[in-house]
Amino acid sequence: MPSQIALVDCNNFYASCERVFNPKLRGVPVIVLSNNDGCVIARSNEAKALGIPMGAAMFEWKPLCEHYGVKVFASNYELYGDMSQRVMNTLARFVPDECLEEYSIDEAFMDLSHIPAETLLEKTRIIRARILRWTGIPVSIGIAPTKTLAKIANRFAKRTPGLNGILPLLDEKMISAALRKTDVSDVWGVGRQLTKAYNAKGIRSALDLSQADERWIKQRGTITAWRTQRELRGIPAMTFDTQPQTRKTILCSRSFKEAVREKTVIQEALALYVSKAAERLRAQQSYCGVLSVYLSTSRFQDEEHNYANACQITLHGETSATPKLIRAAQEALEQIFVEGYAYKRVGVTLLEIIPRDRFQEDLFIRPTTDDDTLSSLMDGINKRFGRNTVRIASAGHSQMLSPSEQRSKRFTTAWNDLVGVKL
DNA sequence: TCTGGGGTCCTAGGACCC
DNA sequence: TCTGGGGTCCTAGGACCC
Repeated sequence: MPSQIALVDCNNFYASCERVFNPKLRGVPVIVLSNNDGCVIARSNEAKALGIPMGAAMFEWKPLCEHYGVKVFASNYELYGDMSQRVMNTLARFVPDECLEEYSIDEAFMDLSHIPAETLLEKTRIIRARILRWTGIPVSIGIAPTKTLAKIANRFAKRTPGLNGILPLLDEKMISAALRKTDVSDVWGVGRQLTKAYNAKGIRSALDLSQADERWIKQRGTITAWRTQRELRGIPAMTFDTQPQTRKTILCSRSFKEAVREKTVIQEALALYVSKAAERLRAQQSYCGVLSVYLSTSRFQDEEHNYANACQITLHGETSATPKLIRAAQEALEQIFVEGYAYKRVGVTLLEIIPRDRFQEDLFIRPTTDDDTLSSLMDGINKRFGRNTVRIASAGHSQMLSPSEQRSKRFTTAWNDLVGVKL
């Protein structure tokens, strides 16, 4: 029996989250901005209709937004993360654990192969309605024999009004028709480079790609490209990962709102990012063995004033202790900081991550248990009393921490921001 | 003036070994 | 000293995704 993979995708997720707690936003254009309010990372349908593209630089679109009364929000990841969990928890009620893959903050794959074809549509309708009712988030569902085809089915489900957000794409005729109408650049796994190469070969639609010479695909490109082609032909070639994955790298970085020349400001920001990364590391019960810091000026600048560098440090024994990681990061920064540049960005990456339970105590390098315990204790306090109740002094008190005024409230994760109801 | 942040996977190529 | 092919391991960086 062919498999039936559903892709459940939240519509305009961040914009929809903003709407859940603010009904006035229904029917009006809403956009959500990236850090520093730099560019657009989510748009409601009304905003899309105004022609605002994904990733648009805000300064270019500000006049239009003002003219049409677009509601503009700074991103509120605490809210989005919590709403995401609610959606996933709702989905988890419908299928066994091994049939649910949380793919991203706003998408999940479900293996519905066990559901009889006759009841499939009805079942997915129930799922969709339940999510909307329990969380307020509208979703689209595409169902097909492979993940890549489910992605395509989802696109149509989302764009075609008559479908009510659901499209099963299971028989061959329908699949071909859908592939014919899909540009090759819109296929999952086909980015700009592959599009260029495919177009040069006369491959324009997803159907063209599925019918292209397999040997050519294999030999010119990567194994991933070949997998994509097989998936378009209805042959599953991607694994279904149901385990909540522990990260293999953890990265934290931000652009500065304005370029920075002083080393102390960069040190302070770096300490803050290391703290955040270390928190995530401990949350997934891991240690890391290597830390890397990078520093760069703006990419949008003439070469003469451009500088970017990174420095990697192998830690003396795996750790998850914030103070130890901050020390290593500052050491790395010393290596690459050059006086005289206007820096736009600094960041840290934790690598060589291993789970705590697989940690083998080294005979010569004793793990820094005490430091790790202290850091975990801080996590506990912060979880109970709110973020940043306690933090490392070097992480400073700079304005970089203060939430943007345009940010919505943390409706679901902060008592003070709970919505009141009049009876 | 202004243009995000956080990931994964794969490949090429160098170092090294037999 | 140099011959040549084959293998592994590691890392940097590209490509892609949301």
